[in-house]
Amino acid sequence: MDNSQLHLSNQICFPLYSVSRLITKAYTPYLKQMGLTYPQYLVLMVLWEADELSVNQISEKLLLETNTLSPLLKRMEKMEIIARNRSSEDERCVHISLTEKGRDLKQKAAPIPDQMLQNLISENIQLEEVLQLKELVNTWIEVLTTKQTT
Amino acid sequence: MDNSQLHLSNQICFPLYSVSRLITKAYTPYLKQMGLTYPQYLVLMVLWEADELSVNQISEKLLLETNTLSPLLKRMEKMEIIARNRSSEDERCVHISLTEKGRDLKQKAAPIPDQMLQNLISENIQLEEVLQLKELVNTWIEVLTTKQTT
DNA sequence: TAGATTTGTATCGTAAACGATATAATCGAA
DNA sequence: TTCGATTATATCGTTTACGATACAAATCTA
Repeated sequence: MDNSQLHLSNQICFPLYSVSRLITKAYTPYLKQMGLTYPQYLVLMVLWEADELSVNQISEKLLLETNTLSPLLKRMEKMEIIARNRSSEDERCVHISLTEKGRDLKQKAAPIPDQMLQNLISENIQLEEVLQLKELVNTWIEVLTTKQTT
Repeated sequence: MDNSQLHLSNQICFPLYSVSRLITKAYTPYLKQMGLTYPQYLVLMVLWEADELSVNQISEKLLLETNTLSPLLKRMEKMEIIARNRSSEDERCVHISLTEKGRDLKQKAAPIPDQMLQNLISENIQLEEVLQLKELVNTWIEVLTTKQTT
C-alpha cells in the first residue's frame, strides 16, 4: 500500500466531517426563521411521517443516542412543538408526539428540501452526482453501523 | 420536480450528517489510547505537516471557526502536545507549534489511517468507491464554501 | 414468586461547534 | 498623526454529541 493510499482515509474522513458541518450551516438560515436547529428538524421530519414514536424509535431512525435525544426532546417540548408522554402499557417508554404547532411547521418547512437542493445543484454538481453520492454514503453507513468495533 | 427529487436533499444531507458522526465514532478507539479526540487529531495532522501555524491558518485548513479552535487549542496546550505563542511581529497572532510530546504522537498515530481504511474497505466498499466518494464530497465542499448564503 | 437481568430513558461530565460579541493590535485614509 | 476600519483571537451562551452511569420498570429464571 503506497503513501497515497495510506492517507486515503484522512482524505475522505476529514472531507465528510467538513461537509456535514457545512450542510448544517447551509440549513441554518431556513431553519432559523422557524426557530429550529438541524437535529430538531430531523426529529420533526420523522414525526411528520409517523406522528408518534418512542425515544428509542427516534434514536434508531436518526442514529442518535438516547442520551443525546433526551435533552433535545425536552427543549422541543418547551418550545411546544412536541409532547412527551409516559406510556401506560410500559412505563419505561416515553411517547413523542406532535403538537398542533409541531404539525403546522410541516407546511412552513415544505419548501426547504427544494431550496437546499437548488443551493447544491449547480454547474459543479449534477443531479446524477447527488444520486451517486447518496448511494455511496448509504453503503458507508451500513458498514459503519454493522461493523461494531467491540 | 417530482416527490422523490423534492426529498432528495434530505436523502443525502441526513446520511452525510450521520456518516460523519459514525466516522468520528470509528476513530475513537484508536485515538482514545493517545488521549485525543478527532478534532484534536485533525489539528495535529496539519501541524505534523507544517510544524508551526497561526490559529487562522489552522482555521482555514480545517474549515473550523476560530472560536471553535481557541478553547480546543487551549485544551491541547494543557495536555502539553502543542504550544501557543503570541507573535512578536504581530501581537494579534498566536503561533501554534508542536511540543516534543506532540511530535512524538506522530509515530504513534502513524498506523491509524491504514487501520481506518481496513475498517472501511470490505465486500461492500471497494477502494475505487472510496476514491469516487472523495471526489464527490470535495466538490460539495467547494460549492458549500464558495456559495456564501449572505 | 423472589432475585437477577435486561430495557428504556435520563443525568452527568466533557468536548465540540457556532453566532454574537468583545478586545486588542494593526492598518488606512483624511 | 489621529481616528475610524479591519484583523486575529478570545469569551459567552446555547445546542449538540457521546461515554459512563443511574434508575425504575419490565422480563426472565431458578
